[in-house]
Amino acid sequence: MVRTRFAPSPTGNIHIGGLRTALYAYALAKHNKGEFILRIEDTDKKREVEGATEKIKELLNLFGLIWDEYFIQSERVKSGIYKKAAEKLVKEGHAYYCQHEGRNAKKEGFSKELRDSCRDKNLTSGAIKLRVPDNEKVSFKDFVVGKEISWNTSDVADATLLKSDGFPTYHLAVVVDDNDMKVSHVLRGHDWMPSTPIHLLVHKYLGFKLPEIGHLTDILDPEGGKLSKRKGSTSVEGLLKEGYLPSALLNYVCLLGWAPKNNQEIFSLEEFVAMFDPKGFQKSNPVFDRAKLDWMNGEYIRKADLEGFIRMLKSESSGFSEELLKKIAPLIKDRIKKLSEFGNYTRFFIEEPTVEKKLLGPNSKKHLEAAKKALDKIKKWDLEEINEVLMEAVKDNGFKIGDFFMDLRIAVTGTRFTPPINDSIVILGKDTTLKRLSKVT
RNA sequence: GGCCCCAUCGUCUAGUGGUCUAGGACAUUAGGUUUUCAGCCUAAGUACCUGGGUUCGAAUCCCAGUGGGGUCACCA
Repeated sequence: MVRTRFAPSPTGNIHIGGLRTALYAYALAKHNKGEFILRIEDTDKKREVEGATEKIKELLNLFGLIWDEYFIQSERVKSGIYKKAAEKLVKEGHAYYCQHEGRNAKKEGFSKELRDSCRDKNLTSGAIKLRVPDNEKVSFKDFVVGKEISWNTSDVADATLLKSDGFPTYHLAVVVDDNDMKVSHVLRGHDWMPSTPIHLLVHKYLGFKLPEIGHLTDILDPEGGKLSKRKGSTSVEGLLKEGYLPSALLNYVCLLGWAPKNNQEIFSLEEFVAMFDPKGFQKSNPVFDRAKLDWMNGEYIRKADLEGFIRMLKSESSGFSEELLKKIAPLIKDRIKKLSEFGNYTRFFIEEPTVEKKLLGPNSKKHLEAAKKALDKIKKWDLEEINEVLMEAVKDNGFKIGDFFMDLRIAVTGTRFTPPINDSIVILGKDTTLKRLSKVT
């Protein structure tokens, strides 16, 4: 039985990389008809952020990454499961008590001469640290990287397993819990690679069966370096707010570090699960590319039906009546890439635009007078009539087609970027249109 | 700095010794769609990090260098 888990700590917003880890873990489980576990790793109460756990659950639900089992690590502490494991290690000589904090980092790097001074003191209280042996080889086969990775334990520092407050550190909790929850495949970020030898040793000393372990690539910022909150809005929530659709975002994230053999790019979560194959995992770090995300989001918007599109627009379109929205939606559905662009394209429908004269062309006066005259005589205000009458004006006056319509567009909307102008005028109505034209001429 | 990982167009990638004068997508550029922008259609340019091996033959295997990333807490 394939069982995977997503194990975030509730210390802030879910990151694009976190979403991807969850997605891959989910797909790995579900592709194999297995189970997906959500485990909240909240053993550091100092760093916990209020409401973060709820946010995580909300987002996973939104993306359709539904978990089969749910655990909160801190609630498991009182069962004594971690403490017992740590004490067992002490008793068997694989760990020791320690009463000071300290780092092992040195300019020259870690070496076994830097071993913790507590390790031979035989203390009986305090935190518990792993006693890493000297000059042994530890290794495992990474199922993402696809090869054996190994360390000499002389390069590995003693890590704290149980804190003096009785809470386990990640290194202990992850091993105990993965074993207890029968996790078959551990999928995590590449940043965990350096602490894997610790986990390998703890697994061995505790007599646990080692799960399959795989380390996902880090997602890189276009500027270089690991993607982080500091460098732009890469929290999932932030991206959603910017107007990316969950389906598009998830689809894009699939492709950051994984690809199918046939290079298919557009697919749903269900399709992804069906075709998922660990062989498609990438080994080198991908760069988070907004341009491609934008394109993909546009694809999903264009693919949506009109009703669905209108529903998506709900939060962007306050001030627009349902009726007006229904008329505008078809005009912008094919040209919008992010929902947040809605306002830029359509504000002029509900507000009088301020027209900057410098945007207008040199012949704008003639253009607009002619347009006004032509539109004024229309009886039946529909697209067909407007098209006909305006084209006539263009021909009769020998205007350049593009210049004429650009001036008309700017006079009526205040901007160069709008839905098709004649369609917009239909919606705007005769009175409003003429009024705006008069104001400019 | 020590340890670990990685290396195909600007970006995401296909490619697992010959079919590669290296394929697709995004982005870019040009043209078309007798009205902008977008969309759609067409076309173009752009890549196997470097140096050594192995082999009849290497983007594909090995080694070194270089470059990029990660990590070195009683945080996860």
